[in-house]
Amino acid sequence: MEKVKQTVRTPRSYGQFCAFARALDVVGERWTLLIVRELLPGPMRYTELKTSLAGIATNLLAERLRSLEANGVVERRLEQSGVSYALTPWGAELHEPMEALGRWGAPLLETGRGDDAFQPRWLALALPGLLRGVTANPPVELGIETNGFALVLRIDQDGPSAMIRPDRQPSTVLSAAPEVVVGLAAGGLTIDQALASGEFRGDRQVLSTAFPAERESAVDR
Amino acid sequence: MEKVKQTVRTPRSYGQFCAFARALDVVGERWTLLIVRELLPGPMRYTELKTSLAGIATNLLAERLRSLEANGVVERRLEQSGVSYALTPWGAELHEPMEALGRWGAPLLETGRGDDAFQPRWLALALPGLLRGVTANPPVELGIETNGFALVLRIDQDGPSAMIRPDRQPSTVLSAAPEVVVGLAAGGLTIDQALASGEFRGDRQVLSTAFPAERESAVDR
DNA sequence: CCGCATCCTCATGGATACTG
DNA sequence: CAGTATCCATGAGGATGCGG
Repeated sequence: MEKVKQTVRTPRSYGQFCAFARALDVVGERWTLLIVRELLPGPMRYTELKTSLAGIATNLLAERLRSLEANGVVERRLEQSGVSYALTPWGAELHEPMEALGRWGAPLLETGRGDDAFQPRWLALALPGLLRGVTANPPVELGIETNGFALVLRIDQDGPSAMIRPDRQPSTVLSAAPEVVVGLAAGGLTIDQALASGEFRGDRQVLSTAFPAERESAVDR
Repeated sequence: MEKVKQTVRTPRSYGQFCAFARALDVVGERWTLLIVRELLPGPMRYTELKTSLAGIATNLLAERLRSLEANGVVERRLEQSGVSYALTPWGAELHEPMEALGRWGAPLLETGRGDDAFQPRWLALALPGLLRGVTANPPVELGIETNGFALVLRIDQDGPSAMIRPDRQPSTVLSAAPEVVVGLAAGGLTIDQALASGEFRGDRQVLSTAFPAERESAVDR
């Protein structure tokens, strides 16, 4: 029999006339914002999402994507190579609140990595968030390489931003373990400590420009 | 038998080495951020929270408060008048990401209020969020009165902020229905339309200063 | 393989009653 | 007033199936 369960589940609403509560109605369910975080650097395939978000059930991923699409946050694209999911312009604007929440959560990284999963892709949200307030003129570009994955951190007079799959590789590349990269950005390590640890290599001069110690700290808790 | 169910439920963690994911581990569960929103303007009693968050189950409220306290977001205070809950300094810093998410969700208010609940207290988060970017020099103070509840919106050169239970009432008070107040702030209504509707009274001159039409719109979707 | 849909089990949320 | 205790409904997690 051709029964097609459309599964148009209507998510539980808070029923409040409040922009914040209505935002949570759209993106407040479990896994939803993590899917958006994955898509922030660029479109992804279903299976890429599934493997990057270790632990999400396949039916949940499908349902969240459907819900996000229905609400105009995510766009489902049929390309020659297959299906890909991308953020709509409105969905991409989640970047700001998410970066802010990541900054708020930075102290929670102090307990270390433990057995937690890590995807270098997540740095695209975390690094600009943690370095908010840092500016550079002339602009600085620094390659970051972790777990065999490369992204470029750019700092100009408007602040930091991250790019994945850049046109050209910057001349200076920092190669280090996730804890070191994140610790650096969060201020848990100074450039000198990191250099002394021998855990990464890079051009000290450029790094010192990019990561000044005297920025206002959002993580001094 | 004296069995005391401590109910130290350890909430499901995403298990990711990512500040954003860890933040969601702390405040990502259902109702949690709405509790924080309630506490942003100031401490509240258990029953106040319960009635303001219409629809939350009492056991859930108790459990969320316990979890927030255990994570250092909320502080439980025993005062002479009873128990009150307040945000810790770290918890209060959620103000920024929450305001940003509220701004993102502003377009969702366009569908109108419908049967949704409304608490004037929520304006303390919404109004500064929606008016982000508006400055005034010299500072402007405007009373807002809705549903028999008053707060003061202050705009100075640093931007807008809201106060509840202010020391003194400003000379100009805007008294209107929730939809009108929110619509005004979101840019859905102009001062002229609002005045023409006869739904509120106020000093047009001051209002025009406080709500300039030519600000950058975050709600043009 | 990729992109899901179904099924099953158990954890979490929601409603209500009750208690110090 | 400030919660606990209980019970039922719903959503999450995991395995598997299945058409393209």
